[in-house]
Amino acid sequence: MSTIAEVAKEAGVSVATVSRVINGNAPISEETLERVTAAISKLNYQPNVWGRRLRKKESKMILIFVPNIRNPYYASIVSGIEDTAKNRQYGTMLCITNGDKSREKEFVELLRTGQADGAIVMTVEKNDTEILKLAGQLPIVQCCEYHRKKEMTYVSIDNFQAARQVVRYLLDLGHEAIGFIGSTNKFISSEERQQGYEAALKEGGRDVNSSFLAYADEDYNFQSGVRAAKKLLGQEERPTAIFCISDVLALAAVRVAGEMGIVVGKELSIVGFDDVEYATMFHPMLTTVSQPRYAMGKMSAELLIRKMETGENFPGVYLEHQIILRDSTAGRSRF
Amino acid sequence: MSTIAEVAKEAGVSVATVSRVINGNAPISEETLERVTAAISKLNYQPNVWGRRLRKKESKMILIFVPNIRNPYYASIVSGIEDTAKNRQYGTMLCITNGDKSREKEFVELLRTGQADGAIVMTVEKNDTEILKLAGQLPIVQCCEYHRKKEMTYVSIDNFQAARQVVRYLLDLGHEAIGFIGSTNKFISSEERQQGYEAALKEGGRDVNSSFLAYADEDYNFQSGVRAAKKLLGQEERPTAIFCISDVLALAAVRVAGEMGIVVGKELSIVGFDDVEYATMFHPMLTTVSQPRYAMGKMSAELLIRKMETGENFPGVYLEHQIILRDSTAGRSRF
DNA sequence: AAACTTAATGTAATCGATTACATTAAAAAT
DNA sequence: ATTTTTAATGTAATCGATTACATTAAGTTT
Repeated sequence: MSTIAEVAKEAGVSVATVSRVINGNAPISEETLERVTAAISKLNYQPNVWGRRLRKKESKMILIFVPNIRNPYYASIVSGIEDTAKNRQYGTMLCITNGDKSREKEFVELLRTGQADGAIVMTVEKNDTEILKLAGQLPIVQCCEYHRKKEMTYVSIDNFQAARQVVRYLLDLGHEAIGFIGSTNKFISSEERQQGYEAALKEGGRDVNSSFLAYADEDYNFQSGVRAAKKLLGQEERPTAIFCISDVLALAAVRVAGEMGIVVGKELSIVGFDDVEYATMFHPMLTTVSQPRYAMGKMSAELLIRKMETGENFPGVYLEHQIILRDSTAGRSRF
Repeated sequence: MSTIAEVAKEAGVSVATVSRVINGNAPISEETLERVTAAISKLNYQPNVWGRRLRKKESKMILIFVPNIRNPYYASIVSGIEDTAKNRQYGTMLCITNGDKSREKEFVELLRTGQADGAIVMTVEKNDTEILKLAGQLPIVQCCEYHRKKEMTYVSIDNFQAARQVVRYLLDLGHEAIGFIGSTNKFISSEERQQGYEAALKEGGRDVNSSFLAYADEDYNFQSGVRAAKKLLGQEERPTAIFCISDVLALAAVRVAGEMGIVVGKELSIVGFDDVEYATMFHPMLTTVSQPRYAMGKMSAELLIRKMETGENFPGVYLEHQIILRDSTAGRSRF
């Protein structure tokens, strides 16, 4: 690798001039511009990032905190962030925390030591006060999961409304006994989806029947979804519809129903959430709530970059969700 | 953030002494050691990475080239790499190329400009000569996909043998008409799996019947798998077993068979490859070839780090695969 | 006791960029 | 014609670490 000094020598100018050519922040004569650019391409020169960052005290790096990459849900969000960041000349670094708080802290250290200028976090848990402290000091945008408190920036859909709407749709189809498969509620989104479910029932004049509630104990994991679905469908009086807070859990419910000989989309309606790729890979294809994931990633990155560059703060933003009707739901009348 | 100079002042020593305490590469008296460590923790000092890297000319960073993160196949490999790297004090950076060669080049630029010390690549394509050139100059380890040429280091399973074995298993079950669903063969692994399929047929005294061969045109995508499966199963004389080069394609075949009323695991046997999570999420659960993905990631990282630190080169390594028999395969006799 | 190590620390150069502060010549303003 | 601007460039300080080299005092060797 050649250095700026070598380029300067080759072009017969000072290092300052070369730097000015590169950064375009001072007038340069036509002739030297040519000589310097020629020297740069002749030596195939690339500025040394360590030197530059040391001097400029900026890293041009954004961290992306993701709980895991097993769940294809995150793929488009990450793409949205990366594309936007690249357009604005920022690099990105994916921090896969695997739910490990100590690992998360290590990544936070990257922020604190100036190795990154800001972060987009999708790992915020309900009782996660750490992030609240952090957000006061460093540029942070929350995506999908969030604390609504204080002056935190977040990008999400309105989980409560989405759940409420989709459960109301089940009610409109004539279902009386609507079950719910949630998870441990350590994430805000899970909780709000449950609240949406309960609100819809109450607005429809129904009570929440606790025997129709089941929880996947290990987060959003398929096997724990299977256990939850078995609990719900194993009782003598079982629901005719189930609202699941994620597609993976819905898929688990479909599988359990299949094993029990219950025809989903006829005898039992199932609704998922997220619209991940495999919601359409099997029959019946899932009725679900679709989130504009790429757009959410894009928006998160844009807000973060503006925050970093101008210092202004933004409140939370909701993007539009969509309810996608497919084969896994039907009116009670059909059977 | 405090600097080494501030720590030095606080402790009443020179910056050199502080640096020596941090790096532990020179004798330090008991007393100054205490004073310096006290000053460090009092000021909450963290060495500035840019300064250090500029001086030491090393980044302690490993790049991980992944074609995408939509495919959960990569998750454990990446975990294996990250865990190992962290143990050895290396950071990692996930480079998602999305099959975009220009994006790949940008990441390679990170290597060339010293922003990373080495790379593990899972994106090597068959006619990818770029990587061959690169591997001569920079520490690179190929994982899963590889060029076997020259002195390239790779970590993989033996795709040819795995395919051969699993197809032989289908023959042993009594199947005469064994179909194949592959992909565009731009990856070496796809090609070798097809060769394994053909070898097994020949060894069993059968010819390769071109009407039993179908290809997913858009890589490993589910929808293109559906098209391929329709071609195979739509003919009047159709195969009684199908070997698919990936689980996603196998799942597509299962779906198509289901739509046509063919009972998989009875009338039709289907074998996948990779053993991704959702191979067990639906009925019938897939018979497939399992790769030791976490171990492959670990091994890749270990070889790369040794390569970077000692300069020695390693040939390719095969890790053990496993054939996992589940519900999607059965002998011809059953029907 | 003189010569030689070694321990412990300091001084200052260095890594490769950016940029504040000169400097000069030409153009513009008075 | 003199002063003031501005264009174009150079010199040297700076960012925050590491480290070659120097220095001093104490311990070893002969």
